[in-house]
Amino acid sequence: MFVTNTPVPLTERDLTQDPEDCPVREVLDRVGDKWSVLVIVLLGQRAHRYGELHRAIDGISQRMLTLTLRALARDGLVERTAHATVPPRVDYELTDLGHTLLAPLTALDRWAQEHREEVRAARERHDRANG
Amino acid sequence: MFVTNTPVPLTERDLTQDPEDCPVREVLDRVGDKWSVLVIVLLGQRAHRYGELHRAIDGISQRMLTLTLRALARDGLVERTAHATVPPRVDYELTDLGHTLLAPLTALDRWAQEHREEVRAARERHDRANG
DNA sequence: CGGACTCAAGAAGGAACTCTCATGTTCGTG
DNA sequence: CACGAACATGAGAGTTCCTTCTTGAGTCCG
Repeated sequence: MFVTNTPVPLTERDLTQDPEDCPVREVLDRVGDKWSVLVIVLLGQRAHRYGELHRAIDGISQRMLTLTLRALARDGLVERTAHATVPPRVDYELTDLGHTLLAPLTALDRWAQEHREEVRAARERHDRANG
Repeated sequence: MFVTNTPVPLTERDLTQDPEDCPVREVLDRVGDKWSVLVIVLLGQRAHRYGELHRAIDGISQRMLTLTLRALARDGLVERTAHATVPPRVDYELTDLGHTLLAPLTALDRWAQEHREEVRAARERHDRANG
């Protein structure tokens, strides 16, 4: 799999500055939490209602789902649509911007699936060698 | 930029299970912390000594650098080579496995750089609209 | 003799993140 | 007249993460 023909190394400016101002870290700060990726990927398939997401993501609390969705909406990755029906109905869907994030996440997921076993093996080796 | 021609959606099995067993989350768990990406990217350019990394990464403490390197070594992404010289000299470099991770990270970095402004704008819009 | 250099490990405190539990709204159902 | 469904918000506690500060070993330099 290719990301580019000749993978562009991250630029100087990503690194020589304080971590606060590093692009990669910025993404990871908003997507590196426990639930965001799960939400993004589900919404990448189709729009979901709040309750659907809640049922689909095993183990998430209502509070965390709310907070995660709000944070994603704040950054323009997710759009919230509240219908004034009763009982209330709220749809969430990826924005165009959100959709563009799917490809990089998919790349990462691919890597994870392909190298999962290697990582597990390396860790076992390491743990056996040391403590 | 293409990751694949037709981006493969994440598979069912990434999501229907508990978050503990989701490939994407696994990567993010080890790479989503504050310093790992920075270290990986630097080592992607060439091998570095401990002190070089410490100087190159603005704001990292010795403790965190040590912990980060150890964790990466444990997972087989980084190899540690200690030379029995005085003063001690320790080199760190990416393993083959570590190198394969560069492409996905680069994809993410690209996204970050390209959409940084959009995210910032969205956030400002949101903050002005709400609290 | 005393300090510097290199690569760390450990303790202690604070910050950040997440969890559980409780509360609220509005309406249709039993 | 409760009660549940759907979509949340808030308090308070727990856990994990990160930071700062301290300690250490071994040798060379002045």
